[in-house]
Amino acid sequence: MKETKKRTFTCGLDAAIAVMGGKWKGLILFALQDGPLRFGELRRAVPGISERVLILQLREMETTGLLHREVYHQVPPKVEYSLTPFGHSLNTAMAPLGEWGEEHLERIETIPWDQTG
Amino acid sequence: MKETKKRTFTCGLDAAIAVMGGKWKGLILFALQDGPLRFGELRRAVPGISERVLILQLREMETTGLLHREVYHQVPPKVEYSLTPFGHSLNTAMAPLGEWGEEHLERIETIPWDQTG
DNA sequence: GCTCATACTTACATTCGTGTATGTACCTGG
DNA sequence: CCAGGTACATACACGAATGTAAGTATGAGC
Repeated sequence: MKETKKRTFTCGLDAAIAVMGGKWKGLILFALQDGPLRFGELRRAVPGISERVLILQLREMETTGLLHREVYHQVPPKVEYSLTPFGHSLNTAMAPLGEWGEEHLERIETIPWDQTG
Repeated sequence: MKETKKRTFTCGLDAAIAVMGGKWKGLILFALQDGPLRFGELRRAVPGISERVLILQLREMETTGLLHREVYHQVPPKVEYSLTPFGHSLNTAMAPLGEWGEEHLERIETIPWDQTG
């Protein structure tokens, strides 16, 4: 999802995928939908993600304007991440996709992913 | 999007992203929503995709059950791709995402993608 | 016999995404 | 003085995803 130039998109879906694409961003958005979370809380809320990748994703999403980063100058440090209105709107737009996934979860899990290459 | 083992998902959104993830599958689904297309037509309908990548994506989507491949034994060869009901349902679920992208297209295009790394 | 068109296949190269392991800064508490 | 906790940064590496370029098969038409 990293680009060296200003992108142009063929359609809205293309643009949306560029913003929420990748394995984690959708899950991060969903984790934050009920309110702000600290870095450590987010890491626990998104099982399987590594610290490094989580940071990279958060940075990207901050740059794209999906979320807000609030630093509290304390020791030990405290940083809270929350959705911007932009992020909320994307979350709303992704909701049907999440429902679709849940509806067809069984079918999706039985897909022979190792035969797709 | 290729996996060596049977996957399990943390939520529906995770599963949905695994199915429609990547740069192209969403666009291919959208291109096919109005009816079947031949390989060459699809290539023109999805600007920027290479033949090889298009084939790989189509193979994957056939395996996941999103689309159907119909071969006509002619010369020159003719192959038509069409959405299955499963593919149609995913397409419907992605529609709000496409609308969101179009609504915010200007904002998305001005995102400094090269500063996200 | 040569070219054309379509729908691929194959070989190779490159970039991207993701992951592991380790180090850093800061103050607190023992 | 040393360990602990938080939120990172940095170095390194692997495999997946994507791309480029070329070749294949078939029969039609000239």
